[in-house]
Amino acid sequence: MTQMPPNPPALPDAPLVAGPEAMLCFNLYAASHAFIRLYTPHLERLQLTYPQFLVLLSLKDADGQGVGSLGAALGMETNTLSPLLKRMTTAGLITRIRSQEDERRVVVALTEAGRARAEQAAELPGCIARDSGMSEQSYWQTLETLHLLRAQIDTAAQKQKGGV
Amino acid sequence: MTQMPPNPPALPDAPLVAGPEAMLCFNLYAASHAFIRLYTPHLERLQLTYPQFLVLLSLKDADGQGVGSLGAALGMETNTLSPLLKRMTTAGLITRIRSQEDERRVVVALTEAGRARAEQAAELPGCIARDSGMSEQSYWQTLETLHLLRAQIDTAAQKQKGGV
DNA sequence: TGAAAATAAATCGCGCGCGACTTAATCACA
DNA sequence: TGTGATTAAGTCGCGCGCGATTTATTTTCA
Repeated sequence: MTQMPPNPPALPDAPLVAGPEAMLCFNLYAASHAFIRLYTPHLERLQLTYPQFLVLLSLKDADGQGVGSLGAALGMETNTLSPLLKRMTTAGLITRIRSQEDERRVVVALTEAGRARAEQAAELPGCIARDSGMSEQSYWQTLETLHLLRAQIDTAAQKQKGGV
Repeated sequence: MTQMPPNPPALPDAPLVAGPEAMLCFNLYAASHAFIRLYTPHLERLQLTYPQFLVLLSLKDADGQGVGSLGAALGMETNTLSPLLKRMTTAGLITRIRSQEDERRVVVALTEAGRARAEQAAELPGCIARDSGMSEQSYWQTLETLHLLRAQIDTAAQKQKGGV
């Protein structure tokens, strides 16, 4: 019923864009990578990659998770996380210990050094946001838009998997 | 002056999220990957990866570009594009020809098969959007939000590079 | 003119993403 | 109780992203 792409927005000052620029998915793709590039110099100082930074922040809020629940929180599969966590273990940031009561599970926890690094990492988003000069209102509005969008994508993914 | 992250939105029905969920960059990251996963089954039918899909659409609108300008349009570096374009050449979708008047430049153009594939690929965004059930208004509003966000990220990147 | 600077593309190495598959432990229930 | 299904994590292979470097061509200007 609700159709979409072609047709530029019927608004007065509509930007005359076409191709990838008119697609949500490309704009998400481009914005995500550009944002990560903005983080990169700060992350290098902390000796972290962007996905490692996300794992660190996630553990800071919920230490002692299993690999699967960590992946669910960050939208990563175990085939991404397993090698990544191995590298973070080598770097001395986390420990991975087989659970006693269920030997299939591996519990991931921050080391002392990991928690310290996480504290430093937690400063970055505010620091970047401040530098960007974005207004607080616009920040939270954009955040809400993205939450809604993610919910719609998840719904569509469910429908797709259900094969209706 | 304008500070940001911690502090949940001071709105009545503010979602009580913390950690990565409260960060713009993570929501962009998660939304982008989730959206690409939505595209993947359709792209497989067209024997394309997502970045190849973007290149194809970009060439459909502006054939005969150089590698650099293609990269500028899509936010990719030549070290990403060069191998990708080589694979697309092997697949018979594009041609890469050294420019006569400036032998540094390589002109990328669609083959017949490439143009046909691009036509098919151009159907996907509308198809996906229709399936998602998103309203047309919400689509264009989200698009504008993302364009504004990308502009702010670009501005911040400029400032960062300028080293102020 | 010719040597240094700038530009365009490619190559290399490493860390993700992710589809496909494997291994190992637990669960379900006939 | 045991055997098949399920679940959790890991391995493998390939295609990006991207920092660092290289090669080749053109531009600049002393």
